[in-house]
Amino acid sequence: MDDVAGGKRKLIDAALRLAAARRSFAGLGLRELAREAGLNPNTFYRHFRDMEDLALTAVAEVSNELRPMLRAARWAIARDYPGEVATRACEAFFAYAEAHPDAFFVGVCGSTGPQPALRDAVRQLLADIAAEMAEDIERLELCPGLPRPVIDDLSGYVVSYLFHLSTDYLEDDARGRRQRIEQSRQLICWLLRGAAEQQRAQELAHAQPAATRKRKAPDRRPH
Amino acid sequence: MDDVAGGKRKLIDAALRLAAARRSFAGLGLRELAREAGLNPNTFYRHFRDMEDLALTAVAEVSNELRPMLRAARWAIARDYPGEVATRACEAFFAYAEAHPDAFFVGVCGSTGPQPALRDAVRQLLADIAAEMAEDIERLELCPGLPRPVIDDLSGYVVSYLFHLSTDYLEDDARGRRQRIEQSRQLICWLLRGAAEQQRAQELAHAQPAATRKRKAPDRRPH
DNA sequence: TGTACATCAGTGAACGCGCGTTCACTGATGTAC
DNA sequence: TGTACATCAGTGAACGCGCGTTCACTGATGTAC
Repeated sequence: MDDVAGGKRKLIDAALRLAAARRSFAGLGLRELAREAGLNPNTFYRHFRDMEDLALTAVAEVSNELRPMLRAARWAIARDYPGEVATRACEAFFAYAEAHPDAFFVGVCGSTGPQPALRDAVRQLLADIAAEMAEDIERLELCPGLPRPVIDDLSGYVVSYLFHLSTDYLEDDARGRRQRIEQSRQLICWLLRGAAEQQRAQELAHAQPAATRKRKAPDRRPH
Repeated sequence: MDDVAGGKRKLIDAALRLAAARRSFAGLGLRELAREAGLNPNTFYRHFRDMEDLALTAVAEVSNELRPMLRAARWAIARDYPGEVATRACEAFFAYAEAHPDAFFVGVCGSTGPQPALRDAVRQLLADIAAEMAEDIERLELCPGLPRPVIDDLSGYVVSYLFHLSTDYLEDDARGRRQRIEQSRQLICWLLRGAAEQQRAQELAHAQPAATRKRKAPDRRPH
């Protein structure tokens, strides 16, 4: 997040600062941004085509930093504190959010904001994080007995929850933050138990009766 | 949602339409809004102090319609289809979203948008829905054996998830929508199983050994 | 039943302002020979 | 080592435009007597 020079860096940082403070990348003005960055309005055009261009650049920077960090954290925790991976990985995630609050506000707001390209970029980032989480869960054998599709769903739920929680987390005081982490831990715990138990029940239902039953995500659509 | 007259109604509807289409209540201009509503820009001031005033009015309208609808749906489903309450209540929620897509886009975007008052109003709405859901779950005895605080947490998770999912749902085609509902059903199912099993395990741990153990939300903070 | 007045939604012109974008320019740094 | 040129980040003035807000006004509806 620091290998670009001078004005470009200033513009990105100023944009994150302003957009995070007002919870919207949308209403960000070019002149206002230049003012915050201490540059001439036209300098913007030296580095970016338009605001969307800048936003996508910022998301890419975060993606390139956050994803490897999360993967590394998972493997390190699994090595040093097996059995606490879920909780400690949550903490690592929130710690990163605490270190880059502006980026997180912009990301969460951008995921529902007016620029389609930014929305898609943020969603893709979440999807990537979830996919890598599932990959790690499988490789590290954190959920033995659960098939990959189930792990994919689990990861999706958790990432979505943590992401949307992150702004509330950042707005909270120390006490509130501890509660948010505890709630995240509880959610993950319930999901894991629930998924595991359902898996066990399904396998039992498959094994016991000789009668044929549909396999895998039985699509018992409600009506 | 229709007991206000003439221009005011037109302005609210036009605002929802514009804000939903662009996924942002933020950049909504007064003149642009008046144009969409087919009114003179100044007519706005006859009905609202500013944009935030209008936004809060719209949220209040939705709140007054959505919450009673959800409660009524729960009781009707519990009477007619006990055992399918979770799934069918989700469907009722999404059906309402389908009937008022503009309001939902505005709500989801507003929950992370730049107007603090709107953010708070949307959060309060979600908190109210979750509280009423917990109330109904308890009264209808849908989760026998789970203590109220656990039901509160469960309701919070579910409402948050469904709310954030609603915009994806609205953007999807019929097939995708069915998947979203199925995923919601699965999430709720896992959470219920997980919470129930953990509750059982905790009660067992309390009953068996004579040793003293802390009661209720053991605050075993991770570190 | 008729008259006088108040209330209220909506109008149209006018204001000053900040915006995005363009243009031609500067001055520093790198590069070819 | 020196010269000429290209590249590139940053500047400052100027443009036309749509914006929020104000003012004085209209015309319909309700109400007191």
